[in-house]
Amino acid sequence: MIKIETIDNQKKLDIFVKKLAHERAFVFNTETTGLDPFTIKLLGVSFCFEDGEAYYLPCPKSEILNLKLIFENPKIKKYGHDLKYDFEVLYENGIKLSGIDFDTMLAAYLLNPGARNYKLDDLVLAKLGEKIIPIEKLTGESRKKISLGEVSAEKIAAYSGERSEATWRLVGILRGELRETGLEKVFEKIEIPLAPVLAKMEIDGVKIDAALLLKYADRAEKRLAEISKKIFKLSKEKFNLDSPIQLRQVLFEKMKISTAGLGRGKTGISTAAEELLKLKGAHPVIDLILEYRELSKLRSTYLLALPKMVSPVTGRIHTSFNQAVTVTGRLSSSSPNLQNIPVGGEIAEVIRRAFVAPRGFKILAADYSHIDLRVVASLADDKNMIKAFRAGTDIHRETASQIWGIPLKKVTPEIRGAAKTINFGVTYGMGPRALALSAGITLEEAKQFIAKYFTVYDGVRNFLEETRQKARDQGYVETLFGRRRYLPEIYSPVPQIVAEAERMAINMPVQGTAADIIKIAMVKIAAGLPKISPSSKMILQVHDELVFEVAEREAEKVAQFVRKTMEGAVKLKVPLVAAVEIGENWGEMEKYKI
DNA sequence: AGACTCACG
DNA sequence: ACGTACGTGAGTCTC
Repeated sequence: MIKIETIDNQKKLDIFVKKLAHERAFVFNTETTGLDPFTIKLLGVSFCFEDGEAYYLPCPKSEILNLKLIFENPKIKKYGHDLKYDFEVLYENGIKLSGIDFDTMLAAYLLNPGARNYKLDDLVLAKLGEKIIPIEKLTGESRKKISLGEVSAEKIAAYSGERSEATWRLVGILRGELRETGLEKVFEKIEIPLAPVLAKMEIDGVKIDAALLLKYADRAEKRLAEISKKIFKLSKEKFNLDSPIQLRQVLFEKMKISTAGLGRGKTGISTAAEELLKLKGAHPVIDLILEYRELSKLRSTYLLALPKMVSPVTGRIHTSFNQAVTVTGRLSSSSPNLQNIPVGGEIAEVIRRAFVAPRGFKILAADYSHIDLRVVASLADDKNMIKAFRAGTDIHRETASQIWGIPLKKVTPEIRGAAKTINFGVTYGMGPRALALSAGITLEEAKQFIAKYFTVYDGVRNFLEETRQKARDQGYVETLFGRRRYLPEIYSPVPQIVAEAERMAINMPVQGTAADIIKIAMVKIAAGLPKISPSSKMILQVHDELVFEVAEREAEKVAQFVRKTMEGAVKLKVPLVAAVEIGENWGEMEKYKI
């Protein structure tokens, strides 16, 4: 049993503040009435800086401000579990957390990014062999769950104090494991400094023109009704167009449209767009269905959903940038996902136009050009591919020219297209079959093409083979900076599983190194941006792109700074190139020329 | 809860 | 004989 002291009077608080100010490091853990940092209330904070002992400070009012100087002192190290969340809670309570030094969730993620689940309870059980009080013990089970706000301070103190104390002991264990696995650098140089950067992006959010989206939702609705009518006329039956099962029945059983050459899923013939495209021309209903699908998707996922996500408190959209989800080291975004906003269509453009800058500001977007392929060239140390990138022209044309041994001028769009597909496919471990399918060539042609590709880019071929071998030898692969992905499936007796694992083995160092690079750039930009333009904000990250809301008068300065910082984030064997665009919104942007 | 489909890099 | 590119999150239907 650990000792938990509740700080429930001024005298105790004075003593505690003095004591805490003299610690070199402590764990803290905020308790709140919910999960959304903008609507929840802070209930209390627990602390631990010694094995077996914890403190709980109930602070419904402003007691927390007594600790402001300590929380904001970068010299006093802060430990915790998912500190991005605590950062946001404190920020909403007037405290700018500084000195983040260890996050047990991020450590557990780096140690095994395939785990999917990094709940403190599970971590404590796995690493300490102890069971801690589950939240349900306080709030009850799913249906009749109550908020922590309705739970007594005594119970929360026991619950929270125990968590802080367990976190404290986890820090020692996880720090050792990070050191043993060489993950210390990625942890200290990338993930830990990134956490408060992401927190700030989530807090700031993005401005949306909700009225514009809803106007188009209405138009989409009307168009969908028209399309449905036409489809039902052709099928001579009304049915739910959103149901793949009903659609399959109508198309293939009632209307007897040929299913030859169509792929199937677990439940029957697939009606995915990819399959329906094969039926284009077979029946006029196909085009209508494709149009219905596209419009319906955009309406429900973006036009209707985004306006619902506007915070009543800030009037903006606050996504979550998840730092411990993907197996490759990328971020993910949810509630809403702002990393899959449509691009390149009529309605897609409308949706992007709804991501607006406030008065006096502009949207600035900067994206890395071909970062994945540049990473391949660098990791593989491939002389020809490096040469192609140093030439600084169109990489796919360079590739086509090198592979077919023809001058750049003679590269046709078709040849360039095939080169583009394979350049792209290399980062996924693509085989001849997939190449043939996506480049629209025969299997034989694809095989020849790949053979030629690897003759010219023999460094790439060696890199791919070495990466597979490494996965087999070590059971894991890693990025340039040492981020790991374990691949136990590489030892499967089933050849198909092994092949899948090999493709993952090839993709992870590429995708992961690119993720490392943009994360490093984000940390550097976040550190430097306030000096360049205090009112400008980094608001989104979309894997190879960063989006900012910048003060109009400082847009040029920011453009220069962002581009330089992204391009200089790390030193590869090829130059990194970032292109900047500026506009009133995310849909209408113009290239920023140096 | 799982399947299907589809939006992004 | 077949299926074949990596990584995500969300809306909808179905059970």
